[in-house]
Amino acid sequence: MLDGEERTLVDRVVREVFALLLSSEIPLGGQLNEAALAARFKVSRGPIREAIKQLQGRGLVIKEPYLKARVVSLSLPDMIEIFQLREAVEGMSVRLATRAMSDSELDEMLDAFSAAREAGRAVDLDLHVRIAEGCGNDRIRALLCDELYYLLRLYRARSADRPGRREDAFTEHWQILRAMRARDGELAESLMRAHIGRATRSLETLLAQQAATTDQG
Amino acid sequence: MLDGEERTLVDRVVREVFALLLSSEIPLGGQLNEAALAARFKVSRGPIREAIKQLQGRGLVIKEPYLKARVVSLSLPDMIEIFQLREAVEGMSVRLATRAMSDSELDEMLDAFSAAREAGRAVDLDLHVRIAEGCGNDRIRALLCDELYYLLRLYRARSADRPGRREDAFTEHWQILRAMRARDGELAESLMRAHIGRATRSLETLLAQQAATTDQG
DNA sequence: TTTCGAAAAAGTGTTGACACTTTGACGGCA
DNA sequence: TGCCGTCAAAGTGTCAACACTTTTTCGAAA
Repeated sequence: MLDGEERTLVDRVVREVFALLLSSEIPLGGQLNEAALAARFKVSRGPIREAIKQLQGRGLVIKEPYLKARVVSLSLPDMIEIFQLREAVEGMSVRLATRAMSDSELDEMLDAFSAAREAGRAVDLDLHVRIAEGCGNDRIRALLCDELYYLLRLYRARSADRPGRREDAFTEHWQILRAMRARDGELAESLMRAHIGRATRSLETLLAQQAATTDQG
Repeated sequence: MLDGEERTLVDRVVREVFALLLSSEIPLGGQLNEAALAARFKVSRGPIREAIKQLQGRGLVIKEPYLKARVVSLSLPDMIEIFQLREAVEGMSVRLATRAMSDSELDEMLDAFSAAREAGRAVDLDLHVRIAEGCGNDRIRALLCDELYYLLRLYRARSADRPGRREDAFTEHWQILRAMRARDGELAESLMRAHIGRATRSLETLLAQQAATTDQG
């Protein structure tokens, strides 16, 4: 959706506005002025309005009648909500993918994963996307790829990546892939839920620390 | 969202168009003509376009540039996808609600459930809505109440309800409520998943029968 | 000085007209 | 007869102007 060909102005505006969010030019929680965006992108307010509606549909923007649209705040509690949802949906996603993906598709994923590991590249989101695309349930794929992963990218673009989890994450991903290859959907599901659950608890810890700091100050 | 006050024309149009879908005036898979709807509701095409975008966001309408918007078909495979997603999300919903809801809220739900059972009223969707509202995760609540349950209502308005499952469903719901009251989130989650899983398999059986019939004819 | 209220400014909601794309029908050509 | 290109009709995409709501400003009264 993000990189598909653009047949209308609306599509282009959606992409450009999202880029604005990623680049921090518009801060989280900031406001979107229709007229200003229209002037910037050299289009009228119509396409801007539709683009905002679309971003609203993906949960990136919040809006009430007659009030300016606000970029979602993506506070820590927001992210915890998103991770709870991911834990449930991605568990199902990997279970379905374990049944639906062919041997060659899985092998290709394993190869790509090993290559990335050796190159030291992060593959986290890539892997989750591939699984969602392979699960065969288009509604689940759309929820993950067109909504939640957008929010995740936006969040990561803002919060400095905490290292340390990197090696653990590699191991966890590897186990998930092995379970898929062994066609053990149950195991793959619980590994995925544990994987995301760990990330959730890490966010909850962070939240508790923030609260403690705030109390002190 | 459906019954909130309406501050703009768009809100009214969304409600009216959804009523049109529920009443079968526009068939599943049918087309939405912007100009025709505008004439019918005595508004210009702008609000119609926004309403369609909003319905698209809820998965009720599918649209591509320059082509007429189509009402979602809600075929059996579509419903199976939706039920797979529900199984995952509602499992998490009831688990969170088990932790988040107060004793009095749970007791009230149990009372309402018993009353409905004696009166012979169906409470299926009601119960699921209450749980989603009580889970404390607004993103999950919105996904269930503002998207999936709309689709479910639409589907049920079209397909004659198969009886027989009614008594079983009562028992299953009762067990879920008991587990919540006992504050056993794990149990509540697996009961909910089993509950929805059974419905999913019933749909899959129906699909297999349809396929068989089609092959014969 | 502070508070309340009215008026102006800013911004979103709605509209009708025009531009572009798709679809289906018609006629020429093999 | 069947196929392909052209053209008209239907329908969606975009725009600029106007209507309504919200927010801010500013002045008068307590």
